[in-house]
Amino acid sequence: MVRTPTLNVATVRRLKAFAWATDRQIERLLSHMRLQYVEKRTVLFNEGVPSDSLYLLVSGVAKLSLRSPDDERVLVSLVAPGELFGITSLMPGMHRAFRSEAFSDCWVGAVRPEVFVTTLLDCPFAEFSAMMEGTVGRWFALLYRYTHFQNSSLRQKLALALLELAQKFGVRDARGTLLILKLTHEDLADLVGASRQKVTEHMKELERQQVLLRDRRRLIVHPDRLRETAGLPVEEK
Amino acid sequence: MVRTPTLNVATVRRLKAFAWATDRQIERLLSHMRLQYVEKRTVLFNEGVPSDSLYLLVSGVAKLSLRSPDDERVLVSLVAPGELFGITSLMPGMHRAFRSEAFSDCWVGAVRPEVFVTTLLDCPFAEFSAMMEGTVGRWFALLYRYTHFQNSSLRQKLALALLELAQKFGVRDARGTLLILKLTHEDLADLVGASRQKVTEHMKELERQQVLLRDRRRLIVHPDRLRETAGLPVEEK
DNA sequence: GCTTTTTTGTCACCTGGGTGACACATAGAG
DNA sequence: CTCTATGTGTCACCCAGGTGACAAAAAAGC
Repeated sequence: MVRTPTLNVATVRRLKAFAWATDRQIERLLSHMRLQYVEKRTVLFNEGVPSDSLYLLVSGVAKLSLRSPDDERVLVSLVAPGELFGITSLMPGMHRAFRSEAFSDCWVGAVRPEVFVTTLLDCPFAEFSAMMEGTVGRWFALLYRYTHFQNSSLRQKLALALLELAQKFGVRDARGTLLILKLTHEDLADLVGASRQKVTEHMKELERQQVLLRDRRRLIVHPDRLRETAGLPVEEK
Repeated sequence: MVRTPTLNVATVRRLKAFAWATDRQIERLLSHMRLQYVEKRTVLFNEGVPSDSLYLLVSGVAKLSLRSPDDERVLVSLVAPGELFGITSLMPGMHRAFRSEAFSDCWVGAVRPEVFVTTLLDCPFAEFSAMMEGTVGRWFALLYRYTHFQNSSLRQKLALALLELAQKFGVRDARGTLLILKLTHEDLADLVGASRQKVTEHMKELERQQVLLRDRRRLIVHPDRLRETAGLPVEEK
């Protein structure tokens, strides 16, 4: 038998995510929060699904994870009581980046992100959300790359890094996506945390496999094939 | 001779970070922005210093990097024109997590974060900032850990992961910081992306070196010694 | 308590990627 | 157009950490 925890203004105030909020803000937030009990090992959301709720972990421990190319699970983070998670919901149109499941039995509160923002900040959700995307979105892309580095081979890391570069610096071209940057193998090595020599070897190999080609010192990559060699789900998002 | 680029409402509007803003907001923002020319290889800010400006990369390529334990530079990210960077300035009291330097000659615009937020969102900076910390702060800690994983040995990764856990789940104890979680070596292995066996070996070793000890299935860690074995600057922040 | 399952500890062996060393190619600088 | 510096390609060799296998120890059921 499990007792429903009490969530009142005083208890919430002690969580550092809300220390600065007013009583009426917290009250309003609580009245919109759906509290649920989640049994150990239960999946709360999966990576890839639309991101429409923000969660507060009331008690227990939650777990964020990710499926790596070789189909292993990467444990990205453990969530402590009092923390907010499922934060992709604060950015427009984002999908979940990680799977979340209960690491131990948990009590979890769910709110709609619009309610969360408008209650605590009184500014339109759309604007806040766009702002988040423009500022923090970059960090997120980084976190995405780094978490995916875990358990990846150098070849896969390179593909992942080049994909990110293609998104940032790529322009369409008859032969693929042209990166408008002059990058040395040493730069790439620093980016993926490898030695220059091995990067040279793998780049050569990728070139032979037609995943990319070089025009002088500029790279032209083929994003679809990069995804493939990176071991990403084909055309996610 | 370098020509100063023109930054008007129309050009800024095309950057996706500002697509949604009104003309008067952009105008106001521009009037508060200091534009500067940064020559290739020049350092804009270093990791660890107080974070008091937000930057817009107008042209060129900027680079974010990090010094790893073995004193190598980790290239965390390349910043493309139109992107905002130096985003730690949006969270209260944060220090810069990365060094930023010009990867090529750049034009960079700097604004005070307060101006940025109040102009675009009209809500008090302090509240926005606290909100960021409560939501996105977690991601940031993760990014910190993952970037520091780069070029680290398994032992160092373990220390880093345990440090993060100590911050989240630790309680002071006569013998050190007690982690109120039951973690198996397998969990730790998933967290640092290593094999269970090697984690066992290193944990044993850390125990012998008095960096941590075990009471039943609970860990008691010594954060200072963990920082040391993780190769972090002693008591940063 | 006793049994079953889950963790931990420790091997021996293999492999991806680091290291150093050099020759060759390319690109700026003058 | 030549010289010098910087980037690329390829070795041979070494080591941290992965893998599989199995015994000992703890926990969890019953």
